[in-house]
Amino acid sequence: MVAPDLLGKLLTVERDGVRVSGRVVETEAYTRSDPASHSFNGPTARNAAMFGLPGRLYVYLSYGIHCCANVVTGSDGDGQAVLLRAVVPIDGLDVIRSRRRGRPDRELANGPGKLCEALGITLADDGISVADAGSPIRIVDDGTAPPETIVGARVGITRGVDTPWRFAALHALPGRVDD
DNA sequence: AAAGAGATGGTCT
DNA sequence: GACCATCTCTTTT
Repeated sequence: MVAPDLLGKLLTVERDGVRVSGRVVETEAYTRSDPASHSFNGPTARNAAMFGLPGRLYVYLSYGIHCCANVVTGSDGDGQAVLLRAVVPIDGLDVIRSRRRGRPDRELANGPGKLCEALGITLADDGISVADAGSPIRIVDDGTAPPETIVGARVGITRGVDTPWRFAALHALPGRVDD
């Protein structure tokens, strides 16, 4: 599983009988040999999940305020993951709107922090599987065709800026993916 | 439409 | 003590 493969998949969160979901339209790849990656300096308490089994979630606190969610894509010990940067809401739009009150629909989940708030992903979800059928958070292939994809530079980093590992669904552009 | 700045806290040096 | 894989609000063109 690599970063572009996640585009078009459904990210579902089901808790307390409430189901919300969104289609993944933007991702970024991070690897061990990449100076922009949390795994670049080796395993720590924070990034432990990133060095764990593939198909699990690595969730961290960004700028002291927001959660950002990654899907671990490397083998056990690799330190490789894909940041989920944006989704288009599919299920539970009413719940998502109430969590993101006051924002227009296009800004409900068009960023890594917004995505987590919209879908209810928190630090408590660090390390859980998105592949197991019993998991509250899942990445589902619902048969939707993979979107046409554009590739570009990653966002919000100061090192590794020349590595074009940002992937976005063409149909989600323009201006709906970024801020 | 674009640019700037503050919020806010864990992690690592 | 510096540095962020961000977001939102305010100010300026």
